[in-house]
Amino acid sequence: MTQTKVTRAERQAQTRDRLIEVAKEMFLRDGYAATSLDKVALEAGFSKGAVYSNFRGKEELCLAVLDVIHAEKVQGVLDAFTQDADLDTKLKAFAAWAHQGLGEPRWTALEVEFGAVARHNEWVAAELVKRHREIREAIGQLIAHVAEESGLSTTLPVQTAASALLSLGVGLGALRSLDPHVDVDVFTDVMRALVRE
Amino acid sequence: MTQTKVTRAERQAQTRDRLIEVAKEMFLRDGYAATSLDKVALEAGFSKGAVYSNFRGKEELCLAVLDVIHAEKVQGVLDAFTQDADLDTKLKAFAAWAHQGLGEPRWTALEVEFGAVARHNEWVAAELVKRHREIREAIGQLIAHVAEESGLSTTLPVQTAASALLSLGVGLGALRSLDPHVDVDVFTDVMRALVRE
DNA sequence: CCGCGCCAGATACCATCGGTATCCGGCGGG
DNA sequence: CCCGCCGGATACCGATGGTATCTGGCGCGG
Repeated sequence: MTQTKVTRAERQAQTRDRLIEVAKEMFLRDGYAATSLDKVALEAGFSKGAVYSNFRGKEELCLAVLDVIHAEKVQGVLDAFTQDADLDTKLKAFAAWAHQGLGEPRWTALEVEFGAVARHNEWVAAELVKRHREIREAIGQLIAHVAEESGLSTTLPVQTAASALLSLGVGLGALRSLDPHVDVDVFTDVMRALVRE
Repeated sequence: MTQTKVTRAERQAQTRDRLIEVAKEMFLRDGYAATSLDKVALEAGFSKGAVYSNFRGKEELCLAVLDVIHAEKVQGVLDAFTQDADLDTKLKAFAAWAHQGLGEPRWTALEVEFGAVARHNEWVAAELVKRHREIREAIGQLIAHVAEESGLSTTLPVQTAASALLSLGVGLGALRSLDPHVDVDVFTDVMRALVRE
């Protein structure tokens, strides 16, 4: 039996992962403020002490959750654009992905709500900014790569276009989380307008 | 002496206005969650009872604050575009206004933070959505008016363009409230890209 | 002109939350 | 084998939004 042959560090890593998993679900479903650490810990089968033993506080837990989410999002975009196909197919794949991602836009809602929290903690703000810059950088590189591959050019500098798309996605998601009636296609419409020519 | 010649309703209206004024300042400065009703009431020279006597709760107070802010924003845009001048002058005036408005983007931060709160209260969500639709409608009409006046056409349907600009403004403000290093000009750049031709 | 009802605002209290301090029990190195 | 160390549990605190209850002065009717 190799069953209980887990070291203490491994047990803690499992606890940490489980907490992140549960917290991710609850943060996305109910929002940051409405999710209490007590409920997260209880739902994960632990007590609040476990949370504070694995994270410095609620904010660090949310940062860990955001890291998981960001990784998923990046993977989604890469899946859409990595396939060998013409630009239109890729754009369609991306549009489908965006539909799903922005169609259930709890992610951006969490992102901006946590952004408000970060304004009161220098360290958290710095961590968030670091992540946003990485994302923006990745978007910029992707745009450049796709544009070069397709022989098109953007009407705006790549970095500007990346900022625009990220802002648009965040804003659109935030508004749509309140009013699902807002049209999702706005996003791809603007994308096309930016890569015209 | 016509001094204390104020009826009770007038007194209450004054109290209400003063609470809104103070709450607006504190909400914009510290955010929604970080601003307690106790502090607002105390700063305004009242007790928490006065707040609950004038508003159903924190959310209704914030809605009243947002109404004031929205009125100011609409006035700002109108001031930029109402003047008799050529399109470029108007766009420059608007860009200057946007620089100031997005340069100190606490407003959008409050807007999205409160949006997260609204997700847990059907009535608040409906009220917010109502206001957002009015704003989007106003933006659409303004775009149509300016476009017609200048003999230009938008590359996207007016309503779509309005959605795009509102989302972009909100998202850009939210990101900039965390990272002021993000370039403000993205907004006007996209505007120009949309009205090209 | 006066007295009483009513309502804006004050006060007291509660539940919940994030965070801290302290404690417990089992894993693992010596 | 045993004791120290640490992951996690428990108890507690201050702050906050909200509710229930009270009160004192304005203002209407007699």
